[in-house]
Amino acid sequence: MPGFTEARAPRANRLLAALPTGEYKRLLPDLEPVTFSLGDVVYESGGSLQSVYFPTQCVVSLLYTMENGLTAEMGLTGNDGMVGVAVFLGGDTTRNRAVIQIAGGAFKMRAKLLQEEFGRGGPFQQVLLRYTQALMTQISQTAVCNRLHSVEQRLCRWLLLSRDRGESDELRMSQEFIANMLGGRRESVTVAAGRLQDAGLIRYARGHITILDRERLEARVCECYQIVKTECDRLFAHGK
Amino acid sequence: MPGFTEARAPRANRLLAALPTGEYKRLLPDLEPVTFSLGDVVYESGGSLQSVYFPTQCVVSLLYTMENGLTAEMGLTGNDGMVGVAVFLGGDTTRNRAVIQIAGGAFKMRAKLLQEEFGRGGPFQQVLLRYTQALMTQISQTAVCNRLHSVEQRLCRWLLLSRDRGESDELRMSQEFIANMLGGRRESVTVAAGRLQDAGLIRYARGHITILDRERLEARVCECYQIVKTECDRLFAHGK
DNA sequence: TGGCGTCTGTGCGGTAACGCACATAGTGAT
DNA sequence: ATCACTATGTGCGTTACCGCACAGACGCCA
Repeated sequence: MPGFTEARAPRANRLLAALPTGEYKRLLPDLEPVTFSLGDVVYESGGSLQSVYFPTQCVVSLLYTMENGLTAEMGLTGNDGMVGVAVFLGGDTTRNRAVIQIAGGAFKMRAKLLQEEFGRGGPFQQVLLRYTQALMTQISQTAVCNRLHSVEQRLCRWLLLSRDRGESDELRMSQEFIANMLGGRRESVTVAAGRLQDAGLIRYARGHITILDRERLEARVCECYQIVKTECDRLFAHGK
Repeated sequence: MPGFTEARAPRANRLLAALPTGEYKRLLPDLEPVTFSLGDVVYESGGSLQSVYFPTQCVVSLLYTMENGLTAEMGLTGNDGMVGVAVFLGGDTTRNRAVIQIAGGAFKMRAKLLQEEFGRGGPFQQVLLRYTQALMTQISQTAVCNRLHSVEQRLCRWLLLSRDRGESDELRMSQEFIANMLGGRRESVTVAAGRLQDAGLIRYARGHITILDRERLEARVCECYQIVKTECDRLFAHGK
């Protein structure tokens, strides 16, 4: 438990932060700090989950790869969640991949231990279950959004979600990468991003995107963003 | 516990069927048989959940309604699941509506009781958690499918999923209704269904759809169908 | 300084799905 | 039999997005 810097302390993760001090202290020895780089694969589709992760700085994309290689994202986790819910849901594995979208730190916990802790049924279990519902809400909204909204709207949503989780106005990722997340073409992203840039909402260059005007971005996004956000807030607030 | 007919017995629900006899017997007095009609709303978006339901014959759609009135389905539950996971996840409510898609029976349980039972941490909890993961898989796949596959493919998927859950080759629903589920236009469904009918895979007339050739339907569907199906089977098999 | 790889801009033809409008056909009530 | 209603069929112009092709632009390394 020696000198974590502020941002690297386990408590920077909202799930861990929501725990009573007693519970937290019990978990602490089992939390191992790790650092992820952009593009790291946290786990593969179908791979057995040995550990779960509580991000403090990094942001993780949950995505699916089709047989023909096309990909689409279904959810996003940052310091507001954890990676590996399948461990306590009992499935041991899932059909999706988890990929680092923004580099940074996280805390690792052995799957076995998490299962034991979950089995105690206390506040930790409650927090994990609440997060599960938040994640489901996010995935559901992605499903609907994918069907009913334009590339530009989805791009706005995605930028805002990433910004919230990364807690930085600057994102490091190419348009190609974003296209894979949105399940569209790179060129479509180029055009949509171009419009946002022309309007002065963002600026980008060779893999660097800066959000210049968050408010007007929110004005242009579809309702899906707010729904996910307020639902997450609700589920967290409730837990306290 | 008096004379339920075969199909109407609680055990016709796979979740309840997966329980050891002791557990099952304890729950039995709290299971109240109910019957739903086509179009019944099991719960509204944001409404507080007083009860959960274990379908035995009926099929329930989980869907979302946008501000502009457009709708899209994210998941489907029949005798392989339950309606109201938010109760044990701790959110008390969700952002989606649950609507009866195929009329029939179900067993109702008070939310409070379910929470208590879940809190015991036994096999019932395990079954519910496993189902939660199955549902998440389904919703995830819907998200991806919505983005990457055509109306016709999605229609095939939806027909097969409904058929599996309703356990009947005849479905009672208009093309308008299906369009709302798929998040598309009625006319698009008309055209796609017309092609399937011409090919001899289905037959339909004024709200009645009959699946004539299940095999060739499976040949035409996107991979999403099999993925959801095998993942559900895996999660159930594991539980035994 | 030059070259190479990655990232971005743009245009063009094709297709899937949309929105709308209207025609047709069963169905059930009177 | 008639009428009203709901379900289905179909066509047409428009839009969003795709697939492809290629051109520039920047960044890094030799």
